[in-house]
Amino acid sequence: MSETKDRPYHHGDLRRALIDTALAMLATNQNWTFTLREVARRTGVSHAAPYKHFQDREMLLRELARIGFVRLGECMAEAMSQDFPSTRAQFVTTAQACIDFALGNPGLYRLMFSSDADKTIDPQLHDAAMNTFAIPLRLLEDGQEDGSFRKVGIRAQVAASWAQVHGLAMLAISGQLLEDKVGPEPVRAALDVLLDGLCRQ
Amino acid sequence: MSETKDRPYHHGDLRRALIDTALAMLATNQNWTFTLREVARRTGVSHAAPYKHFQDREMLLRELARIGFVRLGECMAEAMSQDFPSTRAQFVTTAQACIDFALGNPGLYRLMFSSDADKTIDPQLHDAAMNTFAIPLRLLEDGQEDGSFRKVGIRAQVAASWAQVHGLAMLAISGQLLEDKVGPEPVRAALDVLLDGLCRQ
DNA sequence: TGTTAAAGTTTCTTCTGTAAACATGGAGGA
DNA sequence: TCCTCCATGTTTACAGAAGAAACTTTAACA
Repeated sequence: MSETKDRPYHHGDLRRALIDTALAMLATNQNWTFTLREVARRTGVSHAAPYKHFQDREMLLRELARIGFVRLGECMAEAMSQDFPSTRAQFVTTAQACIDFALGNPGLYRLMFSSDADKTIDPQLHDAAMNTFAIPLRLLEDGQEDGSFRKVGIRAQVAASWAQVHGLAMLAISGQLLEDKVGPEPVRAALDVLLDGLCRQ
Repeated sequence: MSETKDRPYHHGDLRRALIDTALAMLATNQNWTFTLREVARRTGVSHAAPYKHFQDREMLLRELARIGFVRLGECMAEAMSQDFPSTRAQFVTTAQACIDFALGNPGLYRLMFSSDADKTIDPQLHDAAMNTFAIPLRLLEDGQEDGSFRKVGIRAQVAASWAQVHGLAMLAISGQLLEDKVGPEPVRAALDVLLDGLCRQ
C-alpha cells in the first residue's frame, strides 16, 4: 500500500519496470503462460501502457531474451575468470555455470531459445547471443594455445561444446536428467566424455 | 469440393483427422502459432468439436508430442539398422537421422521439448520419450561390447550423446549452425569431437 | 420401432493482443 | 510567468481464442 496511490501519472521508467516484472514472472513460472496484460497488471499500469514502450508483445519477449543472453554471458564470464588448476576444470566450471543459469531461470532460458526470440529480425538480440557464444570460443582458443586441447578444428570444438552444454541445460530443465536414468552427477559425467574428446590423448 | 458437402454428420474418425491436420500444420509452420480453432477449421469441423476427443488444447499437444517421439524413434531405429563399416559410422548416421528429423519437423521437434509437452503429467508421453531415449543406449551398449567404445560409465555416455545430438538439433533448427560460425558440416565435425571422447584411445 | 448416448453444433463468457481516441502533466518558448 | 506541445499515460472498442453449457443429429441396440 506504500506505493499504490502516490504513484505519479507518469511512471518515470515504466519500460524498465515492465522488464523487471516480466523477468520476475519468468523466474517464477516454469509453465509458460506469459501475457502482456498480466505484466501490465502486476506493474500496476493499464493494459495498453506497455505499447508506448514496446511495439508488440514479441518485441518485449525479444528484449527479455536479449537480457537473458547478456546475463548468461556474465555468469559464464565470471565463472571462467576464477583461478583453476587446469583448463579442463575451467571448462567444467564454465559449462556448469550455464546449466545452473538455465536451472535457475528455466522460463527465461527456454525463451532465449524459443521461436519467440527470433534472432533474424532483431540485430541487438542476435549480437547479444553471438557475444555469449563467443565465450566458449575464447576458452577453447586458450585451451588450444596452452596445450590442454587438441589443436584441430576449433569451430567443430565450439559447435560440439556449445551443443553439449545447451543440450544438457535443456534436458536438465525438462527434468530428463534423472539420477536413475543417467546416474549421479550426469552433467559432470557427460562433460567428462566430451572433454575426453577435446583433450589431447 | 469433393468432400466438402457429402461429409456425414459424424466424421468417422475425427480424432485421427484432427491429429493429422495438426501435424501438417506443425510441419509447415516454423512460427509457432497453434490454435485449436484453426485445427478445427482446417479439419472442416466446428471449433467445439475437438473437445469431444481432447480434454483441452494441451492434451492434443501432448498427443502430438507423443507421436513425435514415436516417429523420431522409428527414424533413428531405421537409420541404425542399416549395414555399417563401423559402430562409429552407425553412431554418426543415427545421430544425423535425429537432426534431420528435427530440421524436417522443426515445429514438432520444438513441441516435443517444450513445456507444453509436460512429461510429468502424461505417462504415455513419458514412456514414448523414454523408449526413444533407449535407442542411443542400445547403440552405445553394442559399441562397448564390440570394443568400439570405451567401457566406462555408459550412463554418462548416454547423457553426453543425447545432450550433444539434441543440442545440435536445437541449434540447427534455430539457424545457429551457420557455416561462417562453425565451419562446413558442423554436425559431422561436432559429432567427431564427441566420438573421440567415446571411442577407445 | 423407439430410446439412448456418442459425437456433432451453437451460443456464451472470459481472456488476450492490439488499435484508436482521449487525458495528463512536465518541459521549453512567448 | 504562463501557455502550449508531446511523451506517456488511460479508456474504450474489436476481433480472435479457450473452454463451458445447452442443444441437435444419428447410429446402434433392446
